[in-house]
Amino acid sequence: MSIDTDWVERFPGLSRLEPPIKKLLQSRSVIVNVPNGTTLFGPGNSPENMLFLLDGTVRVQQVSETGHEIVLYRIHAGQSCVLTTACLLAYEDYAADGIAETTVQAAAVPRDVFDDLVAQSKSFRDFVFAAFAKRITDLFRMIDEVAFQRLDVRLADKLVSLADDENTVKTTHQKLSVELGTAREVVSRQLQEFQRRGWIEQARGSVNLLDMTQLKKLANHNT
Amino acid sequence: MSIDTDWVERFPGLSRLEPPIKKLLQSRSVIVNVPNGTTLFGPGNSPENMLFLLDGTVRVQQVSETGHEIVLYRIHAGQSCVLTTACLLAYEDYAADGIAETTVQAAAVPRDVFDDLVAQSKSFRDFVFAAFAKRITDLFRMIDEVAFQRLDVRLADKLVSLADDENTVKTTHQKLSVELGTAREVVSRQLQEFQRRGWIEQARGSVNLLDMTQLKKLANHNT
DNA sequence: AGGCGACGGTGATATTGTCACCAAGCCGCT
DNA sequence: AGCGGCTTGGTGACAATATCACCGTCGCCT
Repeated sequence: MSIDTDWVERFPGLSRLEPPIKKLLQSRSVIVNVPNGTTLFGPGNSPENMLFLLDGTVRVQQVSETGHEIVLYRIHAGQSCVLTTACLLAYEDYAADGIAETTVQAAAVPRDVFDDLVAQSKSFRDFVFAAFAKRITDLFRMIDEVAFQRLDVRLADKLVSLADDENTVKTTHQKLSVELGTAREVVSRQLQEFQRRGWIEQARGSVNLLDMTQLKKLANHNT
Repeated sequence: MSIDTDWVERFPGLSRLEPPIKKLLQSRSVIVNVPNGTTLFGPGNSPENMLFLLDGTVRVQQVSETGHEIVLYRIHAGQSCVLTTACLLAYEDYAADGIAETTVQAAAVPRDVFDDLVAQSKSFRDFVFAAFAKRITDLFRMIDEVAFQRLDVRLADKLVSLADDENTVKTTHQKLSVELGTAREVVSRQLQEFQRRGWIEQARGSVNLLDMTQLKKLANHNT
């Protein structure tokens, strides 16, 4: 897959950049491939580059002093990690990790090039601020959900959004609890309840969604 | 108080700007005064300007579909609302309100001037991204606290941070519950417990902190 | 004085979090 | 095959928090 050449064109949101800016981005970026499970950035490990994800997903999560973990958001192919990067460029004591959830291919742009681009291109600024805005509204939504949404609703929602083509979620109860910022026991019990209702089927390390309709109905903010 | 002239010099973080940039900011901004309680921005009410707070504080809070409210953060004198502004400039469906908690004096900068400044000044870019970074790390911390921190700890922390010179917090249980994103009853009961321990004294619409030492000890992440 | 709305208190109950275990499956080893 | 250790998931008891449905008090307004 020779996505290496001309990646900027394929990147949604960047295709409208001015031609010279595209050229600059293209020439000053490096394509990197990282294996599944790699920690791309973290508290003691600031990234030198801003990443544009060409393929794969990166999970951004946080470990609190108490040892609890919670997933904050994911960066998918076609998105960039402006937020986290800007954060890390400007600020030191930051407590979130970025972990490759799959094999990841990304274009890496050094920070001084990033700064140049922001200075020179109105379209690039728009892209950056739009990305920021999206992330931030997502974070606001997340705060709202963690604070006020019932757990069964949040779990149903997670299951639906993590399901693959065969309506299966390949993950453990432990990992689901980290997604929601709750305890494993709570997830186990809730899944039992879903199973009792015939909505899901469980196996070690995977959940099979039998009744997507019911799950989605619950997820869409109901009783 | 003729802070109107030369406000840029007094603004921490902006004083290091290049002289022509300062001049531009100064000449293209308008000083506004708004009374206590004014909604500066909100879902149906995007701001045309970016604000630099010269005096007073702005509370940014969110109302969820369920009717629950939670305070996200505050903007104090000497800070700007980059985050919220950028958010609103770039993105539509946004559900946070910004409310003046006191009489507020601010310098308003039109969005196109903001864009110019970002383009022209490296120092201004640094200022903007540093402000973003600070807000975002605060939001991350907040998610962590809402998800994992015990309520007594969070309440003690809030009380300490809202206390005035006489160690008094002038607010209602209802408002405290919105600060923490919980229910009024929960706050009432917790305050009763603090009172039983002799840490506080209550009156209608105010809480008097008697034992700051104990409150701070609890707030600093203990049992 | 009477009424209204904001403020705070209370008990009952549901939901979620924590702790301390246990049992079954899985994997690698010999 | 059998042993041992790790991961995954199940369970009960209990604590913390949320929700619901009230009630009484206070301050303010007319």
